[in-house]
Amino acid sequence: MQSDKYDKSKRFDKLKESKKIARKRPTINDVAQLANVSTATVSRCLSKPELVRPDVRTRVEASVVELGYVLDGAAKTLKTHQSKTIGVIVPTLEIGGYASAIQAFEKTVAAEKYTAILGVSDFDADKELQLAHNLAEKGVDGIMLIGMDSDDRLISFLEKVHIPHVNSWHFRRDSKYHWVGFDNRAAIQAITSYVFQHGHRDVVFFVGGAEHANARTELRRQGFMDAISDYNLEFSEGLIFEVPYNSKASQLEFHRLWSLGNRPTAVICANDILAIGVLRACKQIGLRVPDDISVTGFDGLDIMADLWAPITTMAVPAKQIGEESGNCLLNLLTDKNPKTLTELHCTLIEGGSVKSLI
Amino acid sequence: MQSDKYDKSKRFDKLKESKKIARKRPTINDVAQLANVSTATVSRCLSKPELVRPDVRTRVEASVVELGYVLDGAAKTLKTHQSKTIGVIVPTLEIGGYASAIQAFEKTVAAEKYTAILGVSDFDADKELQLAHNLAEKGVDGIMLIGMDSDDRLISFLEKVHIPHVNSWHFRRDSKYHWVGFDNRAAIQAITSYVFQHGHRDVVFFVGGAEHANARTELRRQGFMDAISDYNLEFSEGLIFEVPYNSKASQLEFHRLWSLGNRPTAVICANDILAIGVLRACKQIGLRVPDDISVTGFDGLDIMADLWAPITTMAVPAKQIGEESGNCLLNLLTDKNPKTLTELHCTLIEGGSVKSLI
DNA sequence: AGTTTTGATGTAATCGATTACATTTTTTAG
DNA sequence: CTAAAAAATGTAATCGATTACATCAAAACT
Repeated sequence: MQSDKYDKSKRFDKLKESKKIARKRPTINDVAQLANVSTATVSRCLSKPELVRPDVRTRVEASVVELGYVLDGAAKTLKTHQSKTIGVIVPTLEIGGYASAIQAFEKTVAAEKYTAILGVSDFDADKELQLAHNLAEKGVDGIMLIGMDSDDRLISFLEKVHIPHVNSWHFRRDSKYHWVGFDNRAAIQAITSYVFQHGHRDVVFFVGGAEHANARTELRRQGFMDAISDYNLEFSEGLIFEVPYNSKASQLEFHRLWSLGNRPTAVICANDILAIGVLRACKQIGLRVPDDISVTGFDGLDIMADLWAPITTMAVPAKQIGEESGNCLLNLLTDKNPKTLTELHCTLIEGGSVKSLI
Repeated sequence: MQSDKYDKSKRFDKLKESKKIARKRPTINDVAQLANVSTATVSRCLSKPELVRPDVRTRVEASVVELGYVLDGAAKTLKTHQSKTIGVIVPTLEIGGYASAIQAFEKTVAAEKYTAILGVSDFDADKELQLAHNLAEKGVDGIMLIGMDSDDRLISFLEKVHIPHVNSWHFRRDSKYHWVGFDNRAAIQAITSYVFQHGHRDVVFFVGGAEHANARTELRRQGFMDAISDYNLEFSEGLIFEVPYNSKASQLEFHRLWSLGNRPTAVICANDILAIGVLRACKQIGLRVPDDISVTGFDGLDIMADLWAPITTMAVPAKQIGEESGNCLLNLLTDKNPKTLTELHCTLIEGGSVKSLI
């Protein structure tokens, strides 16, 4: 094996030199030397202090402080194959619910000394895949996926590299993977039924997605149709309006619809942002809510109660999702076997924006 | 140096064994073997592909795909002392502006292949310090601090371990560190003056903080006082109400104030959340806005225009802060010398919630 | 053809921790 | 007081990349 064709002497000289010159952060060796113990003892002081004699421990700790020693996580990770790090992939932080979920997630895993690494996918499946690859290189111990029904490529990649993951926000019943969330379809069905119960029959459905349609959008459409068929009403594609996820877009869409003579008695929106846009259009047109038209949202933003017409909406358990996803992943990481499906529930918040026609 | 007191043979046996058993991810060695090149060549293919002959490169790339090789970032970081990772410390994600700033920041640094590591400090200086220590261990190349006027301990820690950082949101003029943000004091002064210009003289100031007062809160108080003295009005501590950062708290506070017979003509709020709470209280009391009382917010939430009384507010350049902080840090990391202070500006958004008394 | 230059590839030390096992020290038991 | 057991500490291989330098190959000059 050993080959003699290289002359190593020169390199050594150079290396020694640079060692003298470069100002580096102190290493475990420096601490060991100062405290007059071996590196093993220092390492133990840091990770399993109960294994080292109190007086030695004190000496080591003093050296750590004196040198301002900070452990090199890269070296530790390399040796232990554990980074104490969890990746979070989210479509956007601009959706308040996602931000809340992440915050709750971070808090949950931080309690077990895990750090969150953030990736924003912008609803782009390719970017999402790339983020996952990046996170894998960073050595994350697990990954949390929020609010997207992820690409199969992504899931199979995670399987291949053995990174445990949790899907969150909504869920799929028929999956072998771990999900934490609510039943999107049922929740939309519920709020739609609520509108029907109030006697509305001429309703339209605004759903975000146009640009980045995904399974979630699809589930929402289905929830709407479920309610329609529950009430034996007639469904037509024309009742569904796909709108980009922002209030301006839904505002314009409602104007367009209204100007074409489409005059529903109620507008059901698949999220609060769209509802806000509709509300703006109503104000401009001069429609009173709910007297002239009923409007519902979905997400449960606090703010919905403070609009010029308080809007009935469905509160999504964002914080819970974050916590439960965190717990689920923590269990996965300690080989406990968490439930495959953690179902959480939405709550209808009546704002009074649905007029009773009966 | 070499000591003979250890018998190494047993250990080797054990190690070889475990190697056979353990299912590991493929390493650069495996790729090298399969492609029939040295590890050096594989490494070059991955980081400087132009240095390797196309045919070899193709062979290596094929091996990478075949084995499903994922580079071990920990090993790379250990050797290169670069993690391509940036820490972000934020008090909370529940404040929409912070989330926007982080998102913009992430996008900016991601373009240069940096990944963001998130830490939520909950307005707690100790937790913040601990987060910084954690991030240092993780080996972040830089740190972005949002929305807090950070502890001196934090800053000196970062100096000691040589981690470049950017402070953001508001700024301090007299600092040798890097700041990206707006002039908090001046912005509050501006919106307060706006209210005075409309003839109001009997105003109160709601400022968030009570629980976690910091320099930022202090600057806002000062901005308010600046405007007062500009208009030669008389200042009293009783004009300032410190309220926890949530709408419920400010709602209650306004009720309390009103019931005590304090009847200002305008309420200036240091953030939109507080303004929303005040608005709720007004509605409950039966006060019309702005006819009976004027209210202003601060932050520029889109939603302020859709409340039952559209609120005048000051838009904060959150996205810009994220982008510019990102650029600043990127420059810092490449030894370019960015400006110490990047001043951004707020924009007054007139919602009509300030009645003209003249 | 021989020499120099340029380009591509290989060798193996190195980064800074952890940890199995060896060794030494201390405690406990007899 | 000694032997055995338990506790504390030390040694040095190891994790998986990178990269300085050496070497070899091919192209560009004389």
